[in-house]
Order: sequence, then C-alpha cells, then structure tokens
Amino acid sequence: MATDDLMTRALEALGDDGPLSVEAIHRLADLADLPETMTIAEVADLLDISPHTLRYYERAGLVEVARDGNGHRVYDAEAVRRLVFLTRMRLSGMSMRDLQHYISLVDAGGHTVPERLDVLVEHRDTIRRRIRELTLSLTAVEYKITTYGGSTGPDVQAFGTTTGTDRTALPDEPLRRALPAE
Amino acid sequence: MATDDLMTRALEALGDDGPLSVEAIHRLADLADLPETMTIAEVADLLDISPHTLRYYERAGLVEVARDGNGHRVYDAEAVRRLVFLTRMRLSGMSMRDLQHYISLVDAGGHTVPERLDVLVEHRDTIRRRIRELTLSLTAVEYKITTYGGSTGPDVQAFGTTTGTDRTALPDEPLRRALPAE
DNA sequence: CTATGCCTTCGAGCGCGCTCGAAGGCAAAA
DNA sequence: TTTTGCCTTCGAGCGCGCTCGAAGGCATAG
Repeated sequence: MATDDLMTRALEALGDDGPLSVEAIHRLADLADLPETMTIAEVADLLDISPHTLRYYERAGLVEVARDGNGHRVYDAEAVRRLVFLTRMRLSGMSMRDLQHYISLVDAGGHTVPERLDVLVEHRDTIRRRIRELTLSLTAVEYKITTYGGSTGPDVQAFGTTTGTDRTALPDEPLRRALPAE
Repeated sequence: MATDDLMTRALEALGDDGPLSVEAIHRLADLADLPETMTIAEVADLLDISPHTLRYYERAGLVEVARDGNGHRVYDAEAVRRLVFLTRMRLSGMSMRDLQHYISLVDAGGHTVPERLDVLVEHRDTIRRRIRELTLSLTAVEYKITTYGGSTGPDVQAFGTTTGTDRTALPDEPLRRALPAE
C-alpha cells in the first residue's frame, strides 16, 4: 500500500482479482476464535497489512499494544478486534482523522455512545453515497464498453468505423438512464 | 478537492448531502447542447472542479486547449467532452497514470481501440470490486449501528448497559451474512 | 487614469497514508 | 562464536492529486 487517494489505495488493497481480499475477509470473519495473544507478524498477516502500518496505527493513537520481555509487541484479543474494526473502516473509506476521533470517543467511556452513533451513521451515509456514485460510473463505463464493441475479443475490429471522432466522451443516454429518480 | 486518497477526495467531492453532486451530474448529462467554446471558468463550473485543476490536467497531457488573442484558454466542445470523460473516470477511481495511458491510446489512433477496451474492462471490474467491498462495509456498519441502538435519537441512553466491553470490533455474524457466495 | 477582475505561467507546497532505512537488541540455529 | 532472523525506535521520504501564491498581462468599469 503506497499511493495516494484513499480510493486509489483502497482499490489497490483489493488486489487484482478479488481472491486475495476474499481470503483476507474470510480470515477476518473468524473473530470468535482469536488466540489470546499474537505477534505483530501474525496480526499483519491476519489483517493483510504490513507490520509498518500496524506500528503506524499505534503511533497514531488508534490502539495500545503491550510489550513482552524483549520489548516486542504483544497483541491481545481486544487489540486485534479493534484493529479488525479499524482496518474495515479504513477500507470503507473512513479517514485516519475520523478514526482517531472515534477511538477517542471509545476511550472516553460509555457516555459517548450517542456521539459514536452519529459518527457511524454519517459514515454509513458516506458509504451509501459512494456506492451510488460508483454504480453510476459503472453504468457509464459498461455502456461505453458495449458501444465500443461489446466484446474485448477479436471481433473488435468491426468498430473501427465508429472511431472517427475519438470517442473520449461517454454518451449521455446511459447517464440519463443511470440517474436515479432522486 | 485537496486531500489524499482518491477515495477520500472522491468522497469529499460528493459534498455533504449529495445535492451538489446531483446538480453537477445533471449538468454533465447535457452533453448534447454544449456551446462551441467555453472559458476556463465556465468549464470549471460545469465540471465542478477548480480552474487550477483544469490547468493541471492540461499540464498532465490529458487534454489540449487552444488560446485566444489574450493567451486565454478556449475550450472547444471536443475538449469539454474529453474533460467530462476524464472527470467521470477520476470520480470513479481511475488514477491519473491510467488516464494518461488511456489518452495516449486515444491520441495514437483507431488501431488502439482493442487496447482501450481492455483498459475500460479492467476499470469496470475494479469498480465492481469496489462496490462489492463497500456493500460489505455498509452491511457491517449498519449492523453495528443497530446493535448500538438502532436509533441516533434520545433513547440511545438505553444502551449504556451494552457498552461495558468497548465495542470497537464489529460482530462477525453480519460479515458472514454479507459474504457473497463467491 | 486607476482600479477591478479574470486570466496567464511557473514552481513550490500540502495533506494523507503509508513506507522505508538506519542502527541496534535479543534469541535460536549452525 | 558467529550468523540469521525478526523485532525495536526514530525520523525521513514518497506518491498522488491537487492547491496555492507570486508576478504579471489585458480589458472593461468608474
């Protein structure tokens, strides 16, 4: 992970085909049977992020981690569960800043539950908006693909005719279709 | 627009409620009746991006723009259509690098159509993966919200009881439910 | 004649989220 | 005993996509 926009990185984090992330999610799904303690390498592997990133999250105040006799990090189940949460939220587009805010609420005690809910609800709405946006884009791109030829295969040549004016703009019909009633 | 991750910025680009972006999209939908030429301010307004960003895209080689007698940019309909396309692709998460590649293919001529299709198809799949990811996250966040209390309203206090162990981790059942068969 | 306002180019700076390298500690293996 | 390997801290650096400011040009308004 090393680029820029959350989006870009989030997209990259998905890997190239999906299988990688599916594996990671399956591993994440087993929150019930976590070992009592884990090393940084084990947690990194579990969450599919680098040890560097784990240390970074700790520095950022998102999680506290104990040390053993050698000064090595020892992640207990609570820390791991929190990191699972943090990783999920990062993947869904929540910023480090917002996560820091949220965690500060959690650490402040039960009376911050309403405010935590506000944060979650707002983030939920953000995710919904983003999904709508992407769905719109998807429709447009799909339309453009079918307009270009409908297949990536060898019969694409047949469409050289339609390529006179260079077709960088997406046609507007699909967008019109894709626009929700709202 | 000024942050980092594509995602973050993309999310921000949506504004706080959606109305702004909806307006922008409506404006974008009218590709048919574009004026013959536009100024940088008009294009910026149309696309809901800053003149700075438009100049940046030009510097990046994504579009060529003529000048008038005063050296001011004059965007013709083709340039605007291309910028509409570019903006849409940016919003859907395509990187500047990939857009530069795509545009180089467009400018190389009609024989690159198959390769352009490959790019589009790959991007389509990326969008699909991202939507799946976000849908998963959405389910998890929604579950967490209902677990916390189901409403953000005043009756939230009733849930102070469940907050003993700090609830940073998302429960695994919703993720299990959300995991697609694939 | 100034002033306002929008435009130009150029290069530097920013914010985010990592990502990396240096310098060193401890422990089990050879 | 040396080597291998994984860990530690700390601070710097990177890649991306803007974003901004300085310094100046031209034109219309007052």
